Amino acid sequence: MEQYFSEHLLEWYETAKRDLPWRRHRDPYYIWISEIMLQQTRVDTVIPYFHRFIERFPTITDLALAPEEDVLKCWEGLGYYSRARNLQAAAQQVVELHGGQVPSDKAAVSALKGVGPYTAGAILSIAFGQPEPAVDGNVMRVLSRYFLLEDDIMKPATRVRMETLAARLIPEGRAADFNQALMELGALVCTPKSPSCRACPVMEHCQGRLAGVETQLPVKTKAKKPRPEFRLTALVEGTGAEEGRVLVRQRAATGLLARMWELPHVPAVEDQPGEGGGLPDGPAMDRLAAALAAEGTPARPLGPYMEAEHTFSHIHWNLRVFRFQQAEACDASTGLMAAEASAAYEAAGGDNAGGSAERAGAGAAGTAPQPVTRWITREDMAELAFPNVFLRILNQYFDEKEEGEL
DNA sequence: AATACGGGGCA
DNA sequence: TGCCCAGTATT
Repeated sequence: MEQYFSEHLLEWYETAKRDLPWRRHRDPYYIWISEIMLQQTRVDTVIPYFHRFIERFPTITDLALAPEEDVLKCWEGLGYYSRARNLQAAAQQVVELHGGQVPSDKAAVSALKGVGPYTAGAILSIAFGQPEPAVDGNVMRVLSRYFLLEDDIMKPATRVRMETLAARLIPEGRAADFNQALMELGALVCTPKSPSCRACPVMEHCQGRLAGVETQLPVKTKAKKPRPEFRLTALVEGTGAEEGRVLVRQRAATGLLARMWELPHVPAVEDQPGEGGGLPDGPAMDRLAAALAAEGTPARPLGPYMEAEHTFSHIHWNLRVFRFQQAEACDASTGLMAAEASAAYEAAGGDNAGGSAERAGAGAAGTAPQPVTRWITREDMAELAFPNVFLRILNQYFDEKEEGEL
């Protein structure tokens, strides 16, 4: 039954395999880049990023020497941005330790940043033909159905067991094709919702199918729902020297969306997770104005602009966006000087969660650290990496501004 | 073992 | 609109 599986799967792969950019060469660098991009990400999404990435960073050395912001910009919109940071750190490892060549040694490959058990197996087998298993979600789904395995695939121990099984199934000298065939079957035929069993090369001996339980496999504990977060967001239009520009800030070096750029935003409410974003516009804008002043950019509220939502795996953001106009040091709407507004905001328990400082502020001791900020035009967006939600807001704003709708 | 970490596709 | 998908690092 096992030999049948491997032979028929390989035969099917010969004719069914997709023509993918990283399958056109055997370049270990291309295989590596593609495998990192494919973590948690669909093939169709990855393809344009892959082309852009290898055009911008043709060799490992190019990647190692590039400014980090360039790498992040190239990854913009792809998500899980630590992958990009780890990838560049790993490229530097490869240059320093392995002369710029992807190592073919298992321990060395596994030691690269961002390379875990799956990616190590994929690189070793696909790029170097070594008989290592490469067990991802597709593979676990296929194996759990074919062998009717009811272990919870969310448990790490299950992946280890699947690796043992997958390793045994690799035909002599065929690791590269076999591992890709396994994943290709999961992606094209043995799909999560309604598998195309009639098109499956190994249907005859599929234990899950024979038992009529294929759609109930693999067994998998459900993920928790993302917790909602309500945030007030400021779209501050520059005046005077900054006329025609919008204020953006850079996020902290670690954590969510590390080092990416965003519009300033603060929690709508503190310590009331169930309360939602029900704060009336007036108080909401006052709160935002105080936060902006505290960050060194006093501004006058113009009114509500739009709402936006963004879902991460663990957080659901509800953003209420307000327009502001850059003010002088004395905030006309509150009558407070910037420093007083700042103090008032701090006293009220304000924070700039996620936007905290990358460098200490230039102010006197006791001043809260200031985030790095910039006044940008639409053209400046080409060099700064933004999460999708802010890309949407900024593009809509600049579009409407251009059309004279604002 | 549990949690942090994006974004897209589908019914 | 709501649910599904799922590798690596960190703790």
